[in-house]
Amino acid sequence: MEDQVRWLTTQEQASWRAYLRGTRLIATALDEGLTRHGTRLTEYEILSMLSEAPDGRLRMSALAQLVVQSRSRLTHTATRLERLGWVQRHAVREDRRGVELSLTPAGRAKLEELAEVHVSDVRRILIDRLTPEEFEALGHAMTRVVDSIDVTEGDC
Amino acid sequence: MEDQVRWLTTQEQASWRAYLRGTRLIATALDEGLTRHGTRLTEYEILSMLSEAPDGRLRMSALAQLVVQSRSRLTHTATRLERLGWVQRHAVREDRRGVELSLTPAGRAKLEELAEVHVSDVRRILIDRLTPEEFEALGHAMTRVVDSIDVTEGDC
DNA sequence: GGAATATGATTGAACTCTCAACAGTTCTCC
DNA sequence: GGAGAACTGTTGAGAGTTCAATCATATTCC
Repeated sequence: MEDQVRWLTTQEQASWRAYLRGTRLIATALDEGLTRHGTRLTEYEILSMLSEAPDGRLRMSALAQLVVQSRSRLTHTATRLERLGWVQRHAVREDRRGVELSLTPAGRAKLEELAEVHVSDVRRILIDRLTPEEFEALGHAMTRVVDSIDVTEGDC
Repeated sequence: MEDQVRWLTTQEQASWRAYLRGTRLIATALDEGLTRHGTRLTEYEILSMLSEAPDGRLRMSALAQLVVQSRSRLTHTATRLERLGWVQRHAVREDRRGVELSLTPAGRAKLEELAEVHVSDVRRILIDRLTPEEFEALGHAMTRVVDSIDVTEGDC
């Protein structure tokens, strides 16, 4: 077996710890902001993706990949959002297994309300605490990771 | 009210999107690695913090803050870990409200097993996908955010 | 053409997390 | 010194998530 683990250097460990704690703090703070308006970040992401989709619609599985949720989880969440009247399911013509999701007018209105809250929270909690260069570097690093993982996983 | 939201620039939005998706992908991948060994990242963090505590013990509330979990959540998780035989509760002499948590020998053994898995996963999934400079920049940015938030929140 | 395999989405039960309420203890301050 | 406020940790119920199984449809390939 691969018996020699390359442990983290002190430097690496510090970075990794900061990453872990930071992401948790940020997620918690953002969730809190949205919770006061009756949603969670994970639900917000779904609404947001739908609003930006070419046709205003997305297949369940495509959406699940975009927001990094299991199909099962998305099914449950979509049902909840549907009951709230924010999204709507549609059959897919070309593939009768498929289901597409779209925003309802009420969902779009809600999203607009939430977006204001969310964007100012993102600034207050993350962007404003860094210099533009630092935030840019953060974005760059995360982009590289995302692209690299997408290539690795997307080898279906 | 604050009526003019400063929306994100294209650049900012790209960074924020990458951050969101990246953190989710990383969290999912790391969790998957640990799940194969019977744990979650959130539980691993608890074990890890305990192992590094000065006396090998931490107060529930201090631990909760370290791993960014609610006290309630930590209570439940600690109960679970206790049932697994990995941690142990202790009364606190000086403060009779208090409870301290520590690793059992079995918990320490388990942690050592998990640490190998986890560290190689962190390298494979995050560190190795970036140049040392990029990872360093990521750590730097997150450190700044964490410190800044700790100052803001820690104004008890 | 049709059996075997793969894919898309859902289901329900088990598990985990959240939220509000509570009980016990310590602190504050008149 | 004692009432009120604040803090610590737990509890239980409800809400959300995971996991494995299932159903329906598409694709593959003999």
